[in-house]
Amino acid sequence: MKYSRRTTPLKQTEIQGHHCSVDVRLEKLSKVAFFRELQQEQLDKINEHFRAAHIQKGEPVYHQGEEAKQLFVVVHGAVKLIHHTTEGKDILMDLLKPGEYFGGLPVLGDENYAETAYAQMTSCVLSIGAVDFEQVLHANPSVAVNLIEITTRRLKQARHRIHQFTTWPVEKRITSVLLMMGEKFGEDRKDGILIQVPFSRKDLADMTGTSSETASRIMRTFQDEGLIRSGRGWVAISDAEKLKQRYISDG
Amino acid sequence: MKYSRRTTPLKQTEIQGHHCSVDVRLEKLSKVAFFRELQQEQLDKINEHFRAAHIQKGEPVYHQGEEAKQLFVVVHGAVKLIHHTTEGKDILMDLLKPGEYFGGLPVLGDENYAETAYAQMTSCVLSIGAVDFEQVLHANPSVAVNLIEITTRRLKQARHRIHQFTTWPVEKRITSVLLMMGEKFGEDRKDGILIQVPFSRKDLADMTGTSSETASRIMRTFQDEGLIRSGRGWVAISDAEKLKQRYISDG
DNA sequence: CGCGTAGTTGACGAGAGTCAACTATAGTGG
DNA sequence: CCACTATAGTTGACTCTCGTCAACTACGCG
Repeated sequence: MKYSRRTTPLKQTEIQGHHCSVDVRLEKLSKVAFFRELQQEQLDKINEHFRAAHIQKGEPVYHQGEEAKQLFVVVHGAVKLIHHTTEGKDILMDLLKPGEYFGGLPVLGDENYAETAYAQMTSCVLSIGAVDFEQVLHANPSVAVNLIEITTRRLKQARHRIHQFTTWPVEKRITSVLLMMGEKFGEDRKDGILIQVPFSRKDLADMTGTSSETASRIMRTFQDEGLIRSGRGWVAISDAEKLKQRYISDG
Repeated sequence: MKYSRRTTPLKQTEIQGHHCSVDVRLEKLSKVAFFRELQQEQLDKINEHFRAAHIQKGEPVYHQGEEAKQLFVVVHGAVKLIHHTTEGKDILMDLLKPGEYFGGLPVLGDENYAETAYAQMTSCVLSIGAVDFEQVLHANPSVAVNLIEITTRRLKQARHRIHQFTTWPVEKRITSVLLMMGEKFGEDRKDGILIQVPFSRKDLADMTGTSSETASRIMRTFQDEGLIRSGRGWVAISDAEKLKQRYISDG
């Protein structure tokens, strides 16, 4: 309500060429978890294998079911992984920020992409093909070990989600996702934490396995309690502490 | 009903020492997916790092939350991974057969065991510690790549399960699990496929995220339709085709 | 300032969880 | 080999969360 005369508080996505400049590329590559132990020299070499691409907001990077031929790294923006189901329901498997990888390759056990990747906002991504990546893998053994660790972590996260889906009511799942989004995309403001990424009711519903109506209802009660603020496509957490309390005490 | 005068049709679990004999150990190790490309000589060496242990039916191998110190391989029997929740509900994350691995190590991104492992039947498992495993990893680079592949596959499976939990009704989830169990533990009989592993209503419920009562109700309708037979702790699929039909057409 | 889309709200019903009582099974010991 | 008992499985009744359909409101971009 307070924002009725304002437009979205999110940073505008003004992407220019410089977002994929060599400097930015290298910086982001060095932040990719599975390249972390590498020397600058090796990173420079690896960088040469990658190609940059801009993706407009809402556009797909690849489609579910297509032959898995590339591994991607988010450089700027945000990418969401959507699992489309035959029943017409979408599931948001992950929302990635700069430095995270996605996509798939046969070496990594992916024959086909398991989901469709969309640019959640206009983004810049790097990609590498199978042959090049295998070369990188062989040249840098530590990368393989890091990959195992990351994948195991994601597996754990997925199993944790299974736990949530089978034992928690929708309200608690939404609270959990809000707090997680605050951690990952949150920007501290004087009046709370603004989630710095486009984030609609439908996104929230697809992350928690509910309908956008139910998500809307629950978000409204949270707003009425002063826990969050929200507008079209954005959410801010006003009182993370109270939200967490509620989340824990709920049982 | 037909079995009212019989005991369980499952093979009795008569474990003797020979189930963990060197021969059997080597054979199972060679079947572990991440050792598949290794030579006999290397396997022999790896074998020396493993220790064998017998676990009685229902006993735990390790507990959820404990420091992850070992990687295990099922040699004989079956092991189930149970995620205990604070709400008192259990989730059966996986049911493993000989040749599959479980447990965790810091190298693999596990600080603590994420679940408790129970012997679903009296079993024999091999274990290896952190130091030894890292040695094996360094001596055999292909193992790391295989591990990535296996973990990615498990991640995919977990995400597929998330999909099922959020979009499928219980009946369809149960059908899916029955067919999967038939594939994995099924033994062909003249009158159908017997699932050769102890398998209670509670297990089924914990796999599909429902209550044992609901699982029981659905299993009863399946029995009434002649799709399955079942008794205390065992299930046989009489008509896999019809079951699959039902599963697909259900929407 | 107006339109398209995101978000809201209400009403209703179906799926599935829970509680509780009951029955059947299969291993145990007489 | 049969009775005994603990435990697995079944069934009914009730409740409640949440999904669905539908109408409505209001942002915020152009």
